[in-house]
Amino acid sequence: MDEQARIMQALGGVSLAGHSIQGGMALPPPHGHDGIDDGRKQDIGDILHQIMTITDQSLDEAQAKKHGLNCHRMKPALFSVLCEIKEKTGLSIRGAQEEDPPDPQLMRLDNMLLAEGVSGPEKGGGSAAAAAAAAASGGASDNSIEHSDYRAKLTQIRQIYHTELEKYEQACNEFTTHVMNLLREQSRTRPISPKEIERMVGIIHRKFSSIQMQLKQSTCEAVMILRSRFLDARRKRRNFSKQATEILNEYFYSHLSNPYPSEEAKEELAKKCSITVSQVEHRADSAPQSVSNWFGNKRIRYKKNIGKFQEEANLYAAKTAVTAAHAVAAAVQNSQTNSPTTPNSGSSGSFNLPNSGDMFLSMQSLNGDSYQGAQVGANVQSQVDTLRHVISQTAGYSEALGGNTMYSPHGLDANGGWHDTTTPSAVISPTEGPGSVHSDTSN
DNA sequence: ACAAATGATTACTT
DNA sequence: AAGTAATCATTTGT
Repeated sequence: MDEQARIMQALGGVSLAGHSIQGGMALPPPHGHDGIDDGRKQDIGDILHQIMTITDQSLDEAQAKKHGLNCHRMKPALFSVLCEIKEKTGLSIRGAQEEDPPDPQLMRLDNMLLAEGVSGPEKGGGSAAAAAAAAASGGASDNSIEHSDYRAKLTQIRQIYHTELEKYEQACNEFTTHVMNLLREQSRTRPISPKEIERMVGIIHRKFSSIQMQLKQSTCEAVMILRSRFLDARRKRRNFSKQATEILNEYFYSHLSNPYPSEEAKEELAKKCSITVSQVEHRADSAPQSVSNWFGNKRIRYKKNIGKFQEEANLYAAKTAVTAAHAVAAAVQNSQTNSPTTPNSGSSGSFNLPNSGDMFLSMQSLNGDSYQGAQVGANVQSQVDTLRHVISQTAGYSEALGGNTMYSPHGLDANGGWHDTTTPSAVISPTEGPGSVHSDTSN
């Protein structure tokens, strides 16, 4: 703590410069009055001399002399003279002071420390806090490992900050009382107004708060560094769990004609995924964001190389085919009830795609049954996608329905469902053909 | 160790 | 503002 020592010294200097007995306000030469006899003059001169040299002497000596002076018969007179002089000069001293501009820099630092939870209320201790955090985040063990690492470091910083701050506070108080004692002591020899003491205390506090500011600043820096590093760490991606990708893929392939989940749908998907998974990040909005990323990536990658995703598409189509079939069947049987079986059945269906009508027709013809009600149709739309896909694999149906045209489930693009793949069917159709048919779709 | 897969980010477009 | 396309950085599978 060199700094501290330095400041102390500086303060000492201030106090001496401003108030010491040998300062500028020492008694003016007592020429003014001629009526005073020489003996007295001599006396006063002697006293002054003693006062002047008091600081040059050892403490004991000084103490003795001070005592002597205090008991001197001239003391009250001298004191009153000092008071008088002081009163005259007092105004000029008082002029340049008492402004308290709330340092914007300091305020900024304070705000930040508060925001980062460094200077705020202590939230439990170390591991307990981490445990609480883990529990609060719903058992998301994955990310709270990193998170608790961050928190641990933050607590460390906070601890250091607080201990240092306390140290400074203590030192400040100690020094203040010391100075005040000194002043009180001196007030027996010279007049010291309460205002002055106040001012002195103010000066001391200001000096110390500037030290505190340094502390705050470096703490802020540390937090910032920690923060940036944490952010970097957060950049590390963690793969979604199997379940999550299942859910997302299911949605994707059952909405192949329009794989653009609405915000609500995204949130729902995010919820579904993030519940099972602990993947979601800590930011509240990151889960839907991740879903958006996923769909963005999926779309582009699917489009880019549909061939690679065939198998997957088949898989998921087959997977949902059963439920879809059931749903359709249900829908057919009681045309009024809409089945909320599928995840997509969010409120905002909004498939106004021009091609969906076509699909409808094919579905109807396929099923052989007829059902009315656009309502049902809307709800079943997703299954239509799925079924269509399934159908496309069944050679018989495929042909029956017009084969190639139907075959590109991706052929939705032809209608502009979602962007056009350049020569979609040309590449895909002949490649695999109905050769590999997943027999799951037997019905 | 390598390449493929994959989630996130960025720049640009609409 | 949301999407696409390219790219980055990491994870995963071999």
